[in-house]
Amino acid sequence: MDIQKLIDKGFAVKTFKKDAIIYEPGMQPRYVYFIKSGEVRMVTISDEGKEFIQGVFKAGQYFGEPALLIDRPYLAFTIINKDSHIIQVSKDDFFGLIENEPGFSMSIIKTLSKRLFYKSMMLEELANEKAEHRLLTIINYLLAEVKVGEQLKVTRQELADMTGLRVETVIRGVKSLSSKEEIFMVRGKIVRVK
Amino acid sequence: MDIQKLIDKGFAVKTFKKDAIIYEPGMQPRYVYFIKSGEVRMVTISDEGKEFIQGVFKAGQYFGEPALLIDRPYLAFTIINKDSHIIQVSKDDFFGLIENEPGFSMSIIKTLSKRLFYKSMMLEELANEKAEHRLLTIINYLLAEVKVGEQLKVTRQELADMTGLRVETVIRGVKSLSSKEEIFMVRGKIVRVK
DNA sequence: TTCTAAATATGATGCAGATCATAAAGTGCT
DNA sequence: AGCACTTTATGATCTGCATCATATTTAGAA
Repeated sequence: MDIQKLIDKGFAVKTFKKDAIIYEPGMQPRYVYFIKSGEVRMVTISDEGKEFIQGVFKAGQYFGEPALLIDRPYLAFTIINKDSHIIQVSKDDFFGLIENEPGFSMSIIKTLSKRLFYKSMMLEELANEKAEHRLLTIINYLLAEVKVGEQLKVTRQELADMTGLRVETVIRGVKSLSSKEEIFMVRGKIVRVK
Repeated sequence: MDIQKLIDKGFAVKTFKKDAIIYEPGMQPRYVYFIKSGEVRMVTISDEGKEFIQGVFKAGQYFGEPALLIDRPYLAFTIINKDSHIIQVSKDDFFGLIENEPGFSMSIIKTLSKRLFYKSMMLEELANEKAEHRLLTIINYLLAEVKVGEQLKVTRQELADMTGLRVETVIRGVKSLSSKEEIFMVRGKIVRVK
């Protein structure tokens, strides 16, 4: 689904500032959110206040469908990472798009499949693998998204929040992986070398 | 999608015996599998041989679409739990069903959303929560599927394989939850009381 | 350039859950 | 009823990562 198409259809664009919360756990879903610009993170927060990053969504992507489609309250927070322009599409309008926009339902199916794939991979890691293995897995996953020679712009804290580890553990782990040449660093940043 | 409808359309039913492996990690996906009868489990296995149960599928359900749809090799094993009758639908036929069967694409979207929901929940648990909390979460999740007064027919080993814990830890955890009356047992089995 | 906050670094200690070992109940089969 | 196999049980020890404390380095703002 092209964002411009939605705007042409008359859907309104809303502005959200960094750190704004779009929805939080327990809320009943009413919209699907299409990102025109900016970035959001979807996180669950434990009783002790520890964040776990369920996903990051950027311009051109949408989020919030699963809870809406199965009609269950949200499990996660969705928080604005960078000032964003977002289109809220109501449940009825969303169902309308699925019915009437050719190819849209297939696009949703593929998007959901991709996310499911990522979560299956991470579940296996969290259930069975040790810190360094987990780290190497997400790092390689993230590296696949950047060009050869470019660096990952994630902090150790973010890696921690994606793997369920602690910053200190991530810092030590990244060091160790680097010394074993399983990953490569340039001025403190992880880079893709091939 | 009704299984009978598939049979009427001429799709062949294959028989699989307990413990047969339908596919394993690394294989390129070619089919979507519809279960006419029986049960399969989808598991990932760590280097040290530890199983993690990604999902269990029963009569009327289908599995194997995500990898096929995003055209990536399987991450998991799918193994027959109980002798089964299964219909293999090729990629082209599957796309055909999505295009032509009214309501089928919506059904897939909902199914994928539900699985995503479960995986998000488990990721949060594995990333942030301690053994007993994890246990209580899947137990309650599983109890929602059975009637009041009925018991869960899962072994401690299966609970371990769903939570990434060890049998001994599950046994101790279940004992502890039971003594705190957070769950209720009848003759060694967890029962739903309300 | 200087100040401040965020990110990275590193050592010391503690603890939940893994691991190992061994036994007691169940459960199904003949 | 007897046997083999699976599941549950329980204690003892070990260990990876969390936790706590305290620097040091880097980045962004004034």
